[in-house]
Amino acid sequence: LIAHASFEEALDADTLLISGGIGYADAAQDERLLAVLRDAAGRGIRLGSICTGSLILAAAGLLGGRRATTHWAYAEELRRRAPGCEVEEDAIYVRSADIYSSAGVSAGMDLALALVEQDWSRDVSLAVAQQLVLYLKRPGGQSQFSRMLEAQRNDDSFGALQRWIEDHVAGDLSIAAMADHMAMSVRQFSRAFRDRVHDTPARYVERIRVERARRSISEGRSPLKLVARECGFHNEQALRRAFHRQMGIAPVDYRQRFA
DNA sequence: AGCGCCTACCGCCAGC
DNA sequence: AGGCTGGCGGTAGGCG
Repeated sequence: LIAHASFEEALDADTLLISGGIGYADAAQDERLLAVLRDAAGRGIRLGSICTGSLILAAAGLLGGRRATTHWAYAEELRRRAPGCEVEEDAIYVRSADIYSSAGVSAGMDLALALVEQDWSRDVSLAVAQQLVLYLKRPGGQSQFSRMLEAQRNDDSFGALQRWIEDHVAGDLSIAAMADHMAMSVRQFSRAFRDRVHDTPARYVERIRVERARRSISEGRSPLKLVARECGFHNEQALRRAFHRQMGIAPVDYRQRFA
C-alpha cells in the first residue's frame, strides 16, 4: 500500500494482507493508511497481518476485543499497543472474525495458504503449496516450510507414514523402525520409500526434523538443547550439524536474524 | 581436528 | 522370461 499509494484500488479488494518488517513503525503512524484500513474493515474487507503487520492493525484500532498473534518478539509490544486484544503468541496464525494475523514471516505463508483453502478448497491450497515447493527449492534448495512439506505427502500408504513421521519426530525413526512400522523388510522399504517419496528415508527424516527445528528456532525461544531433544536429535551438536548442512547457517545465527 | 565405529544406501543376486 | 522380494556386503559419510 505504501509503495503503490493506490489506496482506492485497495478498497476494491476482497482481502488485504498487511506485511510487517522494516518500516512497520512508520506505517503504524501513517494516518492516511490507518484510515484506509478502518474503511476497509468497515466495508467487510477481510484483513490479515504478517509478522509485525499486526502492530499496524493495532494502530488502526482494529484489534480491540479480538484475538491476534504476531512475531513472538513483538507480542509484548502488541499487548501494549492493542488494549483489549488477546495476544496468542504461540499461534502460527489466528482468525478472529474477519481479521487474521500470523506470527513470524514464514507463518505468513501458512496464513496465505489457509485463506486459499478457505476460499477454494484444500486441494487447491495443497496444489499452490506444491508449486511453491518447486519454486522455492531452486535457489539453494534450502527453503522448506512445514505446510509445504505437508503438500509433498503422498496419498497412499506412504502418506500415512509421512504423517506418522511428523508425529514422532522425537522418537526412533531409524530405517529398521520405519520398515517395521510399515510391516516391510528393510530392503523393500528403502526401495519403495525412494520410489514414492522421491527421497531416501534417512534424508527425508532429517529434512522433517530440521524443518521442525527451524520453525521452533525462529518462532520460539527454547534453548537449542531442548529444541534438539524435541526434534529427535540426540544432542545439540547433532542438531547443529544437520541444521547447518541443510540451511547453510548455524542455528544461533538463524535465530539472530529473527530476533 | 581426527579417528574408529556405525548406519544408510545401493548394486548384486538368488529365490519365488 | 520377467517382475518382485529380501538378504548380503562394499562404500560413503555421519556420529561420538
